[in-house]
This record gives sequence, C-alpha cells and structure tokens, in this order.
Amino acid sequence: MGTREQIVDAANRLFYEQGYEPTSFASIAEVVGISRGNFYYHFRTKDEILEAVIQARLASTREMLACWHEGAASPLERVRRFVEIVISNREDIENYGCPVGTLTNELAKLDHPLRAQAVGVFEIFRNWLREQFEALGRSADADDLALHVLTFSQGVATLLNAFGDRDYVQREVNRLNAWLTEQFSDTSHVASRGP
Amino acid sequence: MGTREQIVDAANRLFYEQGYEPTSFASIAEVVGISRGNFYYHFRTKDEILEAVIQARLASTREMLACWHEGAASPLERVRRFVEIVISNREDIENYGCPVGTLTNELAKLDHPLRAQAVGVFEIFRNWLREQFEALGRSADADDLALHVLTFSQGVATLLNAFGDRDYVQREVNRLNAWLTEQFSDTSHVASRGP
DNA sequence: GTCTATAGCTGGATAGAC
DNA sequence: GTCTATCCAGCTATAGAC
Repeated sequence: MGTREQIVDAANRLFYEQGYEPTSFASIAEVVGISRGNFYYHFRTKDEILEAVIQARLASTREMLACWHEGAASPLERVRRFVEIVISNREDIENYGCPVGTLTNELAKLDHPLRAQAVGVFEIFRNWLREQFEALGRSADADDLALHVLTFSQGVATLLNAFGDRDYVQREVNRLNAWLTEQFSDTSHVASRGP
Repeated sequence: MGTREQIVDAANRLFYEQGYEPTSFASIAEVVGISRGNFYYHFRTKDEILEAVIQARLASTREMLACWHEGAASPLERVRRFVEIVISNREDIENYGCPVGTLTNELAKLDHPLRAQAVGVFEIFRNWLREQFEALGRSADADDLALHVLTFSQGVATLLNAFGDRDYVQREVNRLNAWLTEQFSDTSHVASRGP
C-alpha cells in the first residue's frame, strides 16, 4: 500500500475516533510511521486530507451497498441488513458514534466548506434505501420511508454512544423490523420481542 | 449579571455552536468583553468551564421540564411538547445539531472525564419521559417508550442538521404523534399528514 | 477583580538537504 | 520520496502590576 493511501487510511480512522479538528498531523504521522514534513509531499493542507478521506468513504459506502445487492435476496432483506448495522458495528458506535452523522455535525459546527461533500455519504444511503422501497412498490413515499430508516439509525447511534445499552439497541431494531413487517406484510421475518 | 455567570453563558453558547475543543479562551473573552488573563480568576482550567456549563445545562433542563408541568395539562400533551422541540428549535438544530447529543459525542471522542456528566442531561429527559409514560399507565415499558422518543429526537436532529429539510421534520413529527395516538388511543390530537 | 505581559507548548505549514 | 530543521500563529496557563 502506497504512502498516500496509508495516510488516508490512518486519517480516516483518527478523524472518526477523535474527530477532525482534534486530530493533528503529528498523530497521523505517528500511526503511518513517517515524519511530519513528508506529509506535504502528498497533501498541501489538512483540508486536502479531509477531502481524500471523504472521497474514500463515499467510495467504500458505494462498494458496500453494491456488495449487499449481490448478497441479499430481496429489497426488504437488504433494508433489514442496513438496520442491523447498529448491531454489527455496536462497539465502534458505543465508543465513537456513527461515522457519518458525527462528521457531518462536526463540519457543520466548523462551518467547513467540505460539509456538503460529507453529507454525500448520507445521500448515498438515502438514495439506496429509496430504491429498495421503490422496488417494494412504494414509489410514492419511498424517500419518506428511506429518511425514516435513516432517522432510526442516527437516533440509535447517538443514544448507544451516550448510554452504551445493548438491550436498548436490540429493542429498537426489533421495533423497526416490526414496522417494516407491518408496512409490507412480510412473513419471512418474525421480530422477536424483548431482550 | 456577574462576570462568572457571563463567562458560563458565553461558553455555553460557543461550545454548542463551535464545539468544545475548537472554542478558545480568546473567543469566549471576546464575547464577554474581558481579557484572557481575567479568566483564571474565575476558572483555573478549560475543563472547569466545561463543568460549569454542564451544570448550567442540567439546571436549565430541569427548570424547563418543571415549567412544562405547570403549563401542559396531561402527560400525553407534555410528551407531545417534547416532540415539538425539533420544530421550535429548528434553526439552531439546522446549524449546530442537538446540544445534548453533539456534546456527549464530542466528549466521547475526546475520552473526556466529564462525558458521564454530559450524559446526565439525556438522563433527565429520559427519566422525565419515563414518568409521563408511567402516569399514562405504562409502567411496564415506560423506560422503553421514553428511549424511543429520545431516539426519534436524536435521529431527526442529526438529519435536520445534515439535510436542512423542514418538511422532513414535520413528517417525522407527524409520524411520532400518530404513533403516540396509537399507543394511547388519544383523540384529542389529530396528526395532519403530508406537507 | 481586572488588566498587561509573557511563558511554554503545539498546531499547521515551509525550506532545503539527501 | 523522505528526512531534519525551522517559522509563525494560536493555544492554555501563569506572574505580577493596578
């Protein structure tokens, strides 16, 4: 892996774990194992690193969703798979929150020019969810349903980060799965209630 | 208003708008109109200001909820009033997100010792909501319902901050109000659908 | 209580040797 | 491409005059 790629990888992780502003060149350089000066051969400013990190996240998100298309059978199962993210990524979310929501908010507070690009990751999820609901025959309110599922994921991520309560997460996942079942009269999945 | 109180007020606002880490003593001093040096008569460290800010938020939250008890008639109306916060605070949320969720997450990423105290604001809302649901006869799952309403508020706040879409907020508020109606067979409120 | 002055450090960013 | 050395601005925090 090239140095530039290593820098983007390390920055991606550190921006998530510590936040963009508190992450210094020194800490990224330490992880990668290069000197601070060497940075400026690959990136001229800190913002350029952020832009590369966002581009990497956009690409990996698209890739992940494309993978799901090959893996999961029906649109409804794909949506359920998205819902399960809060469980499969439980530990990271407990410690650092959602990578998408926390970055967009930090950039909002900083009034950062790359804020809109960071929101792009949300838009990828939103459009992908909308497509699933359209495939389920709900073209009229597909975007509304997509935003509702995103609302769930952001709410759960924030409260999991605050309280660290796994049972709560499972209850909310069950609740949303029950809602999905209700919306589409799906009998292939039975949401188990209670912890 | 005393200088110390003015400092806490200004810090409270700036920590919300810019975040804790990016807010410098200089910017707080500029707002209050005092010199940087004068700070250290009132607070020894930046963390001490944060602690005072959190204490102030705990107090003002308790005060607000106490006010609602006098104002709103029924427990259900009080819950609906909480739900409406995302509308009445729309502009701030659009620009800076939820003051509670964004601070707890920032402190989580910083691994800050005051993280638990900041979560205390969430706990006040959680306990208060739980009490309302208990008063509505749902003592068995009152805490679960309380967390669900909190999940809604955090999800909506994060996505309103990202997308800035007011119609989306109204749709989600309508959806949660319909859910409340369904839960308690309430006929005093009719959720209007659509924009 | 409030000020000025300043210490001591760390941040992002640059210059130039190799 | 990578390094060391360095600049300068900004930060938290302190000392001491008023």
